[in-house]
Amino acid sequence: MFIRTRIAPSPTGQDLHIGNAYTALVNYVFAKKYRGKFIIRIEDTDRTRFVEESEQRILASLDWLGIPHDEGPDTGGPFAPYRQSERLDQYKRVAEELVKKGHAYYCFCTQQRLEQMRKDQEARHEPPMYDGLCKTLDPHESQERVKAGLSHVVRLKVPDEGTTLFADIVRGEILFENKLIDDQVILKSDGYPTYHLGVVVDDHLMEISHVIRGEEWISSTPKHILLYQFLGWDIPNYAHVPLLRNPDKSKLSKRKNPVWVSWYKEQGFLPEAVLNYLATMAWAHPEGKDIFSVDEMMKHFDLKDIQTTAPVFDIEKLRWTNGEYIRKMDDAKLIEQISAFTHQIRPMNQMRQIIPLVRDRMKTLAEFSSLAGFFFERPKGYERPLKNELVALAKKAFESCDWNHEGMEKAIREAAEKKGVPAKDLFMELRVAVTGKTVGPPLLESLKILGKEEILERLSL
RNA sequence: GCCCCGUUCGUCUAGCGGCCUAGGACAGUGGGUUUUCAGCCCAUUAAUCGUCGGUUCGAAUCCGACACGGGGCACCA
Repeated sequence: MFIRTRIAPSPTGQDLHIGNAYTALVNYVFAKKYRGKFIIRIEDTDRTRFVEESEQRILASLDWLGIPHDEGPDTGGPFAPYRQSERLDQYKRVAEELVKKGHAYYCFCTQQRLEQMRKDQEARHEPPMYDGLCKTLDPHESQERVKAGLSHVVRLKVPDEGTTLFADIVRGEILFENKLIDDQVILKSDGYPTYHLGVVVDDHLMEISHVIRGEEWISSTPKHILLYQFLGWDIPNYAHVPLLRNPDKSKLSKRKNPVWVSWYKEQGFLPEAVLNYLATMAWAHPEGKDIFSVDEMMKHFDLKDIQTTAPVFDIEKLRWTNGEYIRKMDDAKLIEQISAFTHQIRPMNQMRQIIPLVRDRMKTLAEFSSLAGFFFERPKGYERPLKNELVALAKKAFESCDWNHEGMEKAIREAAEKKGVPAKDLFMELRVAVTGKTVGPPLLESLKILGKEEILERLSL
């Protein structure tokens, strides 16, 4: 079988949600492992929540992460268009076919009636479901009303009896009773399909072999299965992956956690590290490795190994992972990354000297500025008040010392001893006076890079 | 309320009936290296495997009930 997977984001948010990045990774790795295709389809059927810039941002984030797609709204492909808003005729055609076959019906109920109905059902402690009023309408009568231009939707006619079963690669067989499945709206009054019709039609037309999506979709899958059966189409393979969680175990949300991929980029996370961390969500490298590439994941990946338990997204472990990637990066690459991140080009020879001093201290690219910023500009403030007496002492010691590691260290120690203060204190004072901070890269090494003139100037009060 | 999914250290996980007095990683703690902070090295805390019952010579692993957590029940995806 030829493997074709897809992610189907909705352009309703600021950017790609990290949870969608997770499903994208799984879809991508699975498809590529078997030399299949990975597709992006934009599900922009909700006009009320549509966000103009969203699609571009989603594509840009996927690009940043390093998850390339074979077909999509920007790249095109044999099943174009890849935006649902451009495929309306397809859904309409299929919806009409379903009505004709008696598997769907026109519904003319108003919003008000539906709301009232639900309120009544709630009062009676009944599950909120469409009561089937329009199902009993004479088909000719329905056609007449449609022709007359009456506002209407198309509802799926779900059998009252029997069960609908599907096999999930991750979870095994899942069974639902048809009588508990609602007569879902599949085509809205504005002519746009709902998700349920949209996915089924497009997944079929685009020859998607494996539908890999979040577990939030499990309960609507029987509706999709019914649709496939009514249309006489082959049912794709399903794999419902767990949802990423907030620390309080609720579904990962922007209220409780940073969720936009661009946020991670802005914080100085590396795409490789983000992907690596996501890979460890509900899946584990067979050799127990924590650090591994997407290629390596591909080598060992199997959908069946996906854990069914929903993992908590732990940003601390992501930071650790990111630090591991920074530490393993060679100088040139790191310098390039930092330049791109800070939008500043700094002298190469200076950067080459600085990098070894700060690399082990950085967990994100953003930390370069707080760690090494003092190399490029004088501190604007101090983390604690300066002890002017000690600063003057340090300056004096430096004025005539040998400009090398031993010379500087000797000068400080001698000055401290003469004055009767611990050398440690003088070193700290020197650090604060020159860098503005109490912590940072090794002092003497840093001072050498800064240069004697610059230091004496910074020590001038 | 109804339906569905799930339940191993604080977190991510290994585990597929005996190798488990449950292994690794992150975080935490202590120590070493050190003029700071990191990094690195060493050590260490932490899970009666949700609970109860069953199957079995033997269960974290199989079965059942209950509890708890989550998801879904829209002309949102």
